Amino acid sequence: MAYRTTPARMDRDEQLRQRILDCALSRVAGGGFASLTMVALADDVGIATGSLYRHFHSKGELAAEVFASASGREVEALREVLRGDGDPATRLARGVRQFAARAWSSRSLAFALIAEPVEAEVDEQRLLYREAYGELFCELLEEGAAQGAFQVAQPRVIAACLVGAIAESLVGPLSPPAWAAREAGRPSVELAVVSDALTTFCLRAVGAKEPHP
Amino acid sequence: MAYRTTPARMDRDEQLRQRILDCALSRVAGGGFASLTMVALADDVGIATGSLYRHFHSKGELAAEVFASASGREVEALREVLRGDGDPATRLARGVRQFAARAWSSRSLAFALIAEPVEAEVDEQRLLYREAYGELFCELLEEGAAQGAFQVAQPRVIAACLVGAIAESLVGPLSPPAWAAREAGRPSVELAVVSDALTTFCLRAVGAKEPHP
DNA sequence: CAAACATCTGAACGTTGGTTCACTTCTTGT
DNA sequence: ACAAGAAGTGAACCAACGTTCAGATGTTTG
Repeated sequence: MAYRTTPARMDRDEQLRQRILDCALSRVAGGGFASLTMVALADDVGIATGSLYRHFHSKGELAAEVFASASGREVEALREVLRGDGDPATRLARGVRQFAARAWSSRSLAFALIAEPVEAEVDEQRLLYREAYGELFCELLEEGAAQGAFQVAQPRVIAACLVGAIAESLVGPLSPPAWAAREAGRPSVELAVVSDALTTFCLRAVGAKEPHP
Repeated sequence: MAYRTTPARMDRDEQLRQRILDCALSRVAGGGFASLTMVALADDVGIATGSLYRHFHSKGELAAEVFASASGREVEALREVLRGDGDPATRLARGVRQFAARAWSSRSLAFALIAEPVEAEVDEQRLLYREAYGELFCELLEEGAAQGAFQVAQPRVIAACLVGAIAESLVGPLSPPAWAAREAGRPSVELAVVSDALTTFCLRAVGAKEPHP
């Protein structure tokens, strides 16, 4: 016997795997999933393309994992707020505002996660995570409905509506063309405007008693 | 001189072009844009692949035209209703219901138009048509706001929210897996349920005075 | 019918980008 | 140090499709 997987080795493996994911995320955050190619990624990491396959079965798997980890963070942040303190309406308002703010602060990544056309394997993740957002809203809606803070007959459907409304209202302002316009000094909507309108929209839509801050 | 483009020829050209578009639409309606390949399409039409290029510069152009014509029909139908008779809230309700019903009645095509991952050139069209829907809603919102039927401060943003809510709430139930579930006899949401919930959602969201039928 | 020219054909080509694999370079345990 | 075997390399390979083009087939006019 002359070789065995030692702890040190497994550590380095784990670290490299993470480094690959980090580089991949950078790439996506910079130029969307379109710019995530195996050759370019390997180059970024400083390894050969073949080595990527020691850590991921295929590009699809890798891309899906990048998507999942980035989206997972968002779901977590949203969960934190929606399950936090305060009455349901306040929590909903906070959740929406936070989501918009986070998306705005890393618009390019947000656009890639929300709207960029991607290969099927990644798109599956998108559907999955949209469901996860929906699940969180659904929970809150049921709680709110039970205590009379909201009026919703079909929490699942309404939750999907919320997810759609939030995503769509942000896609426009986050899209590359819109951002280019902003940087060129042309007028365009600002975060506060979208965020306020969106929040009011969501609160009203679920039958919350009155506008919340 | 021994040949000139005669009216009969141009007619046949026009007809063939239309036949190509029809076949392409069938294909998309059946298996989404993923199943729209030049070879398969040429086969459907009964011509050679090369002949397709006598009518369309590229696949992207062809696909975009298919998308546009299908979406154009929907925009038209929506415009009809939103600009029709009745107070703004009633028209909004009708528009939403009609949109849902139409999508439901050709679910596969609707899914392809709303949510299927597609090549960039087609996705551009999607963005464009989403804007068109938004524009229609925006118009109605402004009219409604002016006469006090709605309470919307940012019609453009709210219009996007409506488009997103409608699309997203339908994507789930229209998606291939959901439909497979329905056909397998497993329980799933029905059109009436989604349509009602969605309509209520939209009316409340724009601050309409009270639920409309 | 025959010249002149458009249109059609479909196998071959090109491009893009993921994936492989024979070979080299490390690590580890004795 | 050295054997045993894992990990790394990167050019070649491959698959999938859109696109092309030289030759065959139609169509029109005199």
